[in-house]
Amino acid sequence: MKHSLVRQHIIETASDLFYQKGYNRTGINEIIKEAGIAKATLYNHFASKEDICLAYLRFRNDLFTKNIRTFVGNAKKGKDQLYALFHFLIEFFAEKDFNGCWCVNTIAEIPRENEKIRKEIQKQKEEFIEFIKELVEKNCSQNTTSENEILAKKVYLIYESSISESKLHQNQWPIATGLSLCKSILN
Amino acid sequence: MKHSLVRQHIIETASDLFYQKGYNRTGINEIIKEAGIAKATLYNHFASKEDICLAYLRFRNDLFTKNIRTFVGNAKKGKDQLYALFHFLIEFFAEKDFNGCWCVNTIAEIPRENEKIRKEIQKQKEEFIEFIKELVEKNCSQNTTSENEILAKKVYLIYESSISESKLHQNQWPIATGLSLCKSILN
DNA sequence: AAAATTGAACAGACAAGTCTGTCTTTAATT
DNA sequence: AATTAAAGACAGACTTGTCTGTTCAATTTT
Repeated sequence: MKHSLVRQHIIETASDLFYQKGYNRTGINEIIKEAGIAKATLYNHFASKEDICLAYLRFRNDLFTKNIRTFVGNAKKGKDQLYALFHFLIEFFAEKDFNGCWCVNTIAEIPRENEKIRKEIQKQKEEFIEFIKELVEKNCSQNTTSENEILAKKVYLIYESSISESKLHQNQWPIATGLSLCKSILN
Repeated sequence: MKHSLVRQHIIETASDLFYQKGYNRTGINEIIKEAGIAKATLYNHFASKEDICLAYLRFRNDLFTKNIRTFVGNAKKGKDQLYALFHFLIEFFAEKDFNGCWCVNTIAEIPRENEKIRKEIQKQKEEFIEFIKELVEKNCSQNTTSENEILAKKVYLIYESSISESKLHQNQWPIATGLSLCKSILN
């Protein structure tokens, strides 16, 4: 297998395990066993478990970003594009391996002083807010940039809550309620 | 030290550590060292680490429930009592050891199949929704019970988001935005 | 020929939980 | 009041097993 493919294979294997079991409860030995590679090979590609964690976060985020942009892009222009965020979430929730937000899960597991991982997570969330802001501007722009920013942050808060709470309660009512809440503020 | 006092001392010590460092990253040895007790003493009071985790969740929840009820009770009657939830959060956020919601943090750390802990967390959250519902009924009741229920869940979602996201971004903007969002739906 | 991968052994820290035997405090009995 | 008994707390060694990360000689791939 080509060098870069091995690397990608490790990332995808570790991503599944980290997302399903959590970061701390997934051991390096489990990753290499599942990936079918030697430990030395893994450490030839990554300097540490933490580096695999970063790759995991980026991999999931890239996939998520791609998918949600496509999904939202297929929705009717106008407020529906914002509502589509929640319809996307309903599909995500229905997947059998749904386990909430990887960022929130990971940040609960790492030491507070781990800036590297925390900064990565914060960056991803800021990008997501930026994406929502673009949707707001395109589909239901307010008077000022600042108002758009605030509205985007509100939608973001609702979205985050929907994903976290649907995981916690193991029920999709938080997504439906989130959508309803979102609709009520887009007037 | 009296039996029940030792038990309480263990719970409080473990609670601090679990909340600050996380459940998996806190070892039994650290708990006994910090509490200044013998390991056999700890296992004389608790059958397992998991049992200490349950006690931790209940301890934090009891304290939280007591404090937020007092705080909200001191607010002016009417919608202010709902807004007080967020003012309470601002004070909570300002504490130097603020680390988000213990339920959300813990649920990210335990195996999915751990029903005991998951059920406890779900129960706590349901009780919290019930509390918000009572506030809604008393202070800005809608036409029907069902509408009160829905409104309570919306406020709950906003609250949860505010606490989680203020931790993630290490900034209080999510609480301010959450309050603003809350105000906009209470009309 | 150079680079990558392999398995396996290894180090050393740390995990949860058990166990032995001693000390101290309190309460019941004589 | 003196003796005895029981309970709980004590230290800490110990078991069993996991963890991340390293090293190395042999083999395979490019």
